[in-house]
Amino acid sequence: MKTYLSDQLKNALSSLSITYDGDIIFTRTKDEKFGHLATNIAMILAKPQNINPRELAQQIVSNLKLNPELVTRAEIAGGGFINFFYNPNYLYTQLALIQKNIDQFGMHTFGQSKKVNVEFVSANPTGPLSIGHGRQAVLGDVIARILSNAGFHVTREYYFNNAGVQMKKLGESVRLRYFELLGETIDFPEKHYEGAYIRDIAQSILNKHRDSWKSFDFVPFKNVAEEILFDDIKKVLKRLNIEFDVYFNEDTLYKNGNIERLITAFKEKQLTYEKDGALWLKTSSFDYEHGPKAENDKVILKSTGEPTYRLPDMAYHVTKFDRGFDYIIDIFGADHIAEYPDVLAGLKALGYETSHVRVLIHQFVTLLKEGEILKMSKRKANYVTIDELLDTLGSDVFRYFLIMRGHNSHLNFDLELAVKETMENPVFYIQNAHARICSIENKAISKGFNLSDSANADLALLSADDEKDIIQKLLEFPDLTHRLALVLEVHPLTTYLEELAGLYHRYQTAGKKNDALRVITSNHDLTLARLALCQVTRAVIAKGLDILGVSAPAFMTREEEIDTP
RNA sequence: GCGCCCUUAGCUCAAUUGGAUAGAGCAUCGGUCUUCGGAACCGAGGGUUACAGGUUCAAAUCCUGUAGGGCGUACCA
Repeated sequence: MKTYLSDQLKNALSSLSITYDGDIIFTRTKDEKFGHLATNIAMILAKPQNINPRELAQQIVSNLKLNPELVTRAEIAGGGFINFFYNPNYLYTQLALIQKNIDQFGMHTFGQSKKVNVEFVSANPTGPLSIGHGRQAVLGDVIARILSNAGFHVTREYYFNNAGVQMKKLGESVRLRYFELLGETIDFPEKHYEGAYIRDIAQSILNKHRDSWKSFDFVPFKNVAEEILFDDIKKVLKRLNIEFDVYFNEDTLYKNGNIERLITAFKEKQLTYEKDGALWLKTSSFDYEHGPKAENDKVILKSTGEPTYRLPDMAYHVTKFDRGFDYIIDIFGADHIAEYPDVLAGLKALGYETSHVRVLIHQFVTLLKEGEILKMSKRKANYVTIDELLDTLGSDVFRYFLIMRGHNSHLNFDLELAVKETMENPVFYIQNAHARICSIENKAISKGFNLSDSANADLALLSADDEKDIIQKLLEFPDLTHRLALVLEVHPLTTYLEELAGLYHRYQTAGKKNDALRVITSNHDLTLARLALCQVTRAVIAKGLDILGVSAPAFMTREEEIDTP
């Protein structure tokens, strides 16, 4: 429809001998009295043409040739909007098309099977995943689903480092707790890992090996801890319904010589210098394509000879480039905001193409408990694990709560509210709409209807306002999923589903008060048409929830009511 | 100090990326109702979009400044 109107408008403009190369923008209208689609083209062109926008709109409209089968009229409103009114039949023919191709509806092929790498979570195995990682995990997974839905071939990747300073501290922390459990008094240093899980790991080592590890250094302790913690992380991810295709260990970058080669490349291009015993990268002179320009040069090799984090990160991205991905998406928490511009600028300075890299930064999650902000620290013991949250909320609610806000906004996660809202909760609201439709379909079957007969229903019988509202909302779905894949956002889909579910709830509730509006009526043809609408609505809700990784159950099992007698 | 992000109804957030009267949920108040699944629906109140300027037909959205908050600003990752 948009391309049709766009073509007609351009014809009208050329017959006015106005040239306009840009895209003509259409917006859905907020109110039916403004028609179905509106364009601002007259307002945009008024100035260059030096004409009053309403007058220009009038000229355009009178030169417009519209097929009344599609659009019944074009009207000028406001400061020069041109509003288009669909022929009501247009809704029905579109609905029929959706019905026929319901499996493909909302899916796209513009990804053309291009390879996309999505890196997310990437937490080192130094402890359980925090809720911040949880946000990133769900965000990354849904982005991957959105891209798959758009026809891309997606690789989910998790990058980790089990060798650095932090892992050494982890091993050392376990070792110290081990000695403590053996009855020795220990001096637990600052900035080591204080979480209770460290003691648990030490205890399991003690149970298995008694005091025979007393002479060992941190390494075997670290290895045991890493294995246990990584297992936990994978278990939690599995509970969240997230599976990675690749776990990339930073260690391989050293073993394969990628890091050495990178250093050599920088030196050959004379992009480094030595100062204070360290190797510095001339970042202040680099061209920054992503993020703000660095003011200072950055160290890439410490005076101890160890690389800083930027160097392996750059080497890691080189492997992503080498593996031939068409697009590379990095998802980081806000604490990495300063890192990626340096990494990408460094690679660009070496001649790598970096324009196909997209970096998504998500803001932190603030966890509220009894109105108090829980300061999360991985080294301290005071955090709430995802496991605990999943126990009380379940994966559907947890996932939904973490993606219902834009990733660039701070997210408040109120524990009490999240639990309380299991009673009045947008997830259940949407799921319930799906379940209600399932129920109504079963009812129809039990009354002798054959659901497949609705394929031949006369959809023009869907003339109630509530029904037309639903059809219009359904028509928006492909545009939405298309846009999400371009802008890499997830939360507009939650908004859409809440709106669609809301329209449906209103529709079905209206049927309770007015028998004529019930889906299953004594009018056989009308019933089939309404069943068709229900089936498409149910399918779209299920598709939307599937992209969010949230289930679409046919029955809602209600939690134990906590009513007082 | 500098950089990035954020500030919208009492609370949590939307707003098709510059469009028409800024919308939902929760909370508050009032209604529907012995259900094709009430985890539902309808209605009311609640706003100087933090503040001050600017850009233009049009600003919550873009620019400048101010205030407040988050994250960085390491030879931690």
